Amino acid sequence: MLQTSYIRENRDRVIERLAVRGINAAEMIDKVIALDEKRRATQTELDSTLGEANQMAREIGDLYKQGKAQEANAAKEKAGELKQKSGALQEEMAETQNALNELLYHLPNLPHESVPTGKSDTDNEVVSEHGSKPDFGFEPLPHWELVKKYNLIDFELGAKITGAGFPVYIGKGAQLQRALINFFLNEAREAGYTEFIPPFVVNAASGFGTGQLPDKEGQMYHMQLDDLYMIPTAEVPLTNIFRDVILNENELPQKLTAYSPCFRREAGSYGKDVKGLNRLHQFDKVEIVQVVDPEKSYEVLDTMVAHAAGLLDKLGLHYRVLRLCGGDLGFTSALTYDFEVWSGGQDRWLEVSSVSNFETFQANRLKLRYRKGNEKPQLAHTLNGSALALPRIVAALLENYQTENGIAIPEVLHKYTGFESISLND
RNA sequence: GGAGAGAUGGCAGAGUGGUCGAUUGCGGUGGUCUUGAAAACCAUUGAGGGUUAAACCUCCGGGGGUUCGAAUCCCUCUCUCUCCGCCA
Repeated sequence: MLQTSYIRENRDRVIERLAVRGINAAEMIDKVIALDEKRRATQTELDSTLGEANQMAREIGDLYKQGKAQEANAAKEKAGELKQKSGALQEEMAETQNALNELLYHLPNLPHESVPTGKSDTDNEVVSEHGSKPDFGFEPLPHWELVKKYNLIDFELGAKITGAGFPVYIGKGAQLQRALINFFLNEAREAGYTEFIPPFVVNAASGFGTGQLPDKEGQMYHMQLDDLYMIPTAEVPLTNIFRDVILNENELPQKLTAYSPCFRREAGSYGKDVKGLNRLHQFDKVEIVQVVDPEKSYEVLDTMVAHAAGLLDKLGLHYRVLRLCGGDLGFTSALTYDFEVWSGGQDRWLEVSSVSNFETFQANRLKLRYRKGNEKPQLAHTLNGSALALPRIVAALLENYQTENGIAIPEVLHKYTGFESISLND
């Protein structure tokens, strides 16, 4: 959530930045400023009315003590009037505040200076490309055929048990999954992140804190009986650890990591992109999160990008890094780098990681602050990234490491899998 | 699921209608003393809004109510603890 004080003082810049997302926000911003002004004026009036009422109440107390009941009763009448007035003002305040919040909740974060203007993913900027496309010397299979051939994942079985998008991992397919999770977690730990196992279900306040609510309500599974949401990413419980927290300067940076299954309704998705592991309702992911000093957040973003890149390097995958354009940038993000791996069996790029700096956008909703020396607490910056999301990594590994009668496992995973290849004889 | 108790400032813990934003202790910060440190002593120490600065306003788990006035009374929700039942 953007800060009203910032909007008030930087009207033109806010409008100009939001234009990078393709949003013409001038009208909305002016409305915000007007409502904010009204809110503050009402607040001032309410404050002085309450002040008078408090004063009056004290005087009545004194009068009673002095035994002047008659005068006290007269004063009570006037106090009643003040009460009525403050009640009306309070109502007006609440209305104004609600109207203001409604607007603020739907304003996305301001894109960073380096974010390219653009409408869709075709306008994203390719920052770098690493490795090269595999040369098979035969016709490579897409992963959904490989997993069938080697009995690694059963999509139909998952559909029977639950529904489409809930695959069942079997044998070496399941082991590979677990190996990747351990590999990613260990790498994160070595990079200084503390491992957590958070709840995989969160309340509405947490969904709101990281910005999934109210903007993306329809994308989360909602358990109505208990009013809880299944997490779409570990970012939600991890970042909400810091909701309503004031950290000391020396407690920064906070570096956390967690594995979690992720649940997404993916309402509105269809077509060939959803085939196999490309898009699922339940998938596994290791997430890294940092809470940092605002002055260092872009430096930190670079280190997180380097971390994700290092994982892909070690897995020997061909990948590229993209800087998302304004139109493709997530609601809460100021700057996002996406990682895409090459899928040799599908002949296309697959997104496997997204690393973002949210600046104060989440912190403002979370009331996540830190204190520098004796200064007033100020909002911290939050960042997070996938390191990494499993299904598309698995898809790329299977496809790119396939041979005519088996699949090789990258060496770095051997100690985690306990096997070095997958073949028909397994 | 049943019965009961509780939720107060970083922590512990007073406070049952009238200067209570809140006694006190611990912790933190600054100072005195000391060669230095400890101890002792003194001062200071929640958040948000507001103001040039003050004044002033809001917040004692969340929400609502009673009252001129509520941390204190009432209703409700959430959470914690104890006992019983059930169960991994």
